[in-house]
Amino acid sequence: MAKEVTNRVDNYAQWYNDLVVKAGLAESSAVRGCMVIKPYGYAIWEKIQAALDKMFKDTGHVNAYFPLFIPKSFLSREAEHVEGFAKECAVVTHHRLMNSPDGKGLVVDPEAKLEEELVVRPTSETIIWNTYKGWIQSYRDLPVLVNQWANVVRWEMRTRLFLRTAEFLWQEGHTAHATREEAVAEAEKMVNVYADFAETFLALPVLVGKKTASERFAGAEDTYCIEALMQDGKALQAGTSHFLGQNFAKAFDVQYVSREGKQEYVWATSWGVSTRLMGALIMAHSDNCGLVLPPKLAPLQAVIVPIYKGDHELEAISAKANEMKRQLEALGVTVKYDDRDNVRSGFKFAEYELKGVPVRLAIGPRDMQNGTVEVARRDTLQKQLLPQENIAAHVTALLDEIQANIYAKAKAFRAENTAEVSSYDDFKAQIEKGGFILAHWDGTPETEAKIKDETKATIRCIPRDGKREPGCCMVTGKPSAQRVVFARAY
RNA sequence: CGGGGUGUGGCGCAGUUGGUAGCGCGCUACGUUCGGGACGUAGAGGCCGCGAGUUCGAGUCUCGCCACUCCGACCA
Repeated sequence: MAKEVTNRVDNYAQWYNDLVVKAGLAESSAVRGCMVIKPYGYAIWEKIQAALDKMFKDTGHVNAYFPLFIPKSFLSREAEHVEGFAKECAVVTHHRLMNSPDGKGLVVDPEAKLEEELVVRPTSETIIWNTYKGWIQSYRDLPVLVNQWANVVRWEMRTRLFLRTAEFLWQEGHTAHATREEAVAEAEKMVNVYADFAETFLALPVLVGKKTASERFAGAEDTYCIEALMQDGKALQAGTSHFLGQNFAKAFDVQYVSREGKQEYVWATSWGVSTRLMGALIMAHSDNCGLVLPPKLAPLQAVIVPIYKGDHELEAISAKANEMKRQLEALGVTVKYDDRDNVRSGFKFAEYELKGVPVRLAIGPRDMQNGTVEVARRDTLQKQLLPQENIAAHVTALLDEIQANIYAKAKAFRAENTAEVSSYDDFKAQIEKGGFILAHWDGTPETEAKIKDETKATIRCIPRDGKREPGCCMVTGKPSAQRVVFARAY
């Protein structure tokens, strides 16, 4: 039943977009490139937020909030940073409108021009480091471990629901440390948090690694990332963590007095994941029937559907269903009893499959007679008749099993779609099949650019866990210390 | 920003050589149904994306614009 998505979809992007809309997650808005996240989509995002937020707190971080607007001059303080973001900034130039002189609508009041334009944050390093200058004087003030949940705007030319929108929701952590070692450790710690989150909650296996210089965050010394593989064979960068060195500390003159009484520049990190994770979730697990949500992030983990004719039957079934609902809730399962009478059970089945609800329980007259309940799992679409006793315990176990199975399935898919190649010809053939390719690269941006040019493949990361196996660059034949991961990416 | 597609009740679509708008789903009411997207009967619901133009007359023809979507370039 649940065929691989790629087996039946000619145009994966179109399929993805339709699914996002049909499942009620999001839709495009009247504003170019922007997205409306609908209640069901937002409910999933809230689950993601809650899980991440707890992980941040558990690693010593606190939340704060910084302004949406950044004075233009701030952005230009760090040279690489401004170069990376200048092309995609929305800029506020005026603070007032007036009635149009020709009587038609409103125009910008030329008298209300701002002395300094304000950039709508594409990321908050600059405004935050300008603020940190006032917070940090002594080594006793360090480390600063702050996260913010916010929206940012990047004026992209081409947008896709969740994967790339002009405005998106994310969290961005910005930390300040006394030493290089501590900051590097923080950046590594947070990429590990992301990897842990992706695997545990999203059921998404990820590669952890470092970006090459050309893929690095603008202003970073090192960018760590998690990379996931989608069902169409394309890679998706699901989160990044940056070691920023002293670049921003120097740009915003953030120094502290060390234990030894010396003035030192602070060391920085920043790290973020966005609503793009929603895209990853959808593209990694969905099948022909719709979404497949990992139980840990499903706003609704189980649904009970009655099958009945007439009020008398419904009454008895409802009593039993509500009892099951209470038992499930007592075990911490989010469950809904759907006794709507304007749609039939078959319709409900299809609807909850589209929405990715992990477990469905159906009770009809036969079950009432036999003391059974039909249990259907979304990941495999298998159905099973089980006794009503102990059903709650069974469901909680099943939810765990589904979570594990979705992960295992995604991991198997990744394994099937990861290849090692040695020659550039093999690489060119392999890249057409999609998936990750492990190959040797000479470490130069020139070779990297040539490969991208000729094959549209980019180096997703230099894998952290890759074996140290020396070889020769597939393009130039120069020596290489380890294989790097290539793919076509979103 | 280039190239394609689409834009008509809430949703999905049809609409012929130009003649004053229709179908399916959904919605409302009543009835019959109910173990995988039910059926009957009766209703309600339209600035035909926006703006000009041609014409006695435009959903239909012409020009311009806009939006969404797909494919490129840019990027998370």
